[in-house]
Amino acid sequence: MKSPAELTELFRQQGLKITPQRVAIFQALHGSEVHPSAEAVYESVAVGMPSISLRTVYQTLNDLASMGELVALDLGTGAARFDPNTDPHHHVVCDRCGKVRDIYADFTDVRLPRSTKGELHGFRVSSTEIVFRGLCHSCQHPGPDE
Amino acid sequence: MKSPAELTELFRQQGLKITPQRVAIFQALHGSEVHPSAEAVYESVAVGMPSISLRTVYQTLNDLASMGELVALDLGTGAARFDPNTDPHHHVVCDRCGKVRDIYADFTDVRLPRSTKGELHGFRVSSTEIVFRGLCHSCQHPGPDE
DNA sequence: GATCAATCTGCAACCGTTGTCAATTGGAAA
DNA sequence: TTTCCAATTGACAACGGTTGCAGATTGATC
Repeated sequence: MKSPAELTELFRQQGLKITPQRVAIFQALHGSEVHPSAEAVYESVAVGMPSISLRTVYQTLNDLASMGELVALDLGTGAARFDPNTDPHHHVVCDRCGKVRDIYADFTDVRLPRSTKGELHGFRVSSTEIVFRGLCHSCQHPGPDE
Repeated sequence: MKSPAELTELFRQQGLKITPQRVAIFQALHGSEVHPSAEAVYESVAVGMPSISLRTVYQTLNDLASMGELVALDLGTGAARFDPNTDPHHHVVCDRCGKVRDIYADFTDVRLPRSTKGELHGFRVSSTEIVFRGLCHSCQHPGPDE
């Protein structure tokens, strides 16, 4: 994902206002390896800006997503996850704690059965998502108090 | 998915009661090619049993899912979809109308990048889902009034 | 048929998310 | 730098999908 400064410039170019709330959200997302929910972004930003509204966080995340600077993921973990990594890739999700990690899989060799003859039931497919599910390292080896 | 009679027997074996509501739901699901939401199952069953509660439909679908007779899918279409097909397979989803079709893809050749060395960031993976997204046939060729 | 736990219905509550709208504010223009 | 206005914000209500609850009902066993 672009740096806070680049995102600021991008917003400016689109005629959008540069508000402290937006800048704080850009900073919170920058370099994030986790795939935070809106709530998680909110909590992180609210540390330094307690007055910010969750609504504003949703708004900004949606803005970024529709600009293609962020990918909104529904991984079945309850809340949507926002992925700052816009390169094509896939995900592993922990069934227990919901942790998400990026996976770069070579998808070119997935074979569809003969019967589909290269088309998918008349669908024109524009994207493919692979989700691996299982247990993350810490959920495989729970501590004594879990 | 098993026939209504088989499901009935299965419920009986588990000590669960055979109620008309459950039987009606079994029948509604039997041989279903679509991937209905709970609401859709409810509407279909309610035709012949107007007094049935949506709550009961959810309950029975969840029961079937936890018995492994049904797969609950979250395909990002708003409501959960219930798939009577429990064979391992994948899905195409229409981005516009939410239609879902089964896909049998040979997944054995998906290659993970060298860096992962056969493991996925310490995750023990127990399942893999592929979701193809795009437009179904009728959404590619919309009629004049759509 | 009587009994009783399992089940059903209806409704309230829940969660994540979005609509609404008055109040506030960034930033272009003067 | 002040003015102005549309964009944005924050608070709160509402939404859709799903589940918890409680009291009424009903299958299964005897």
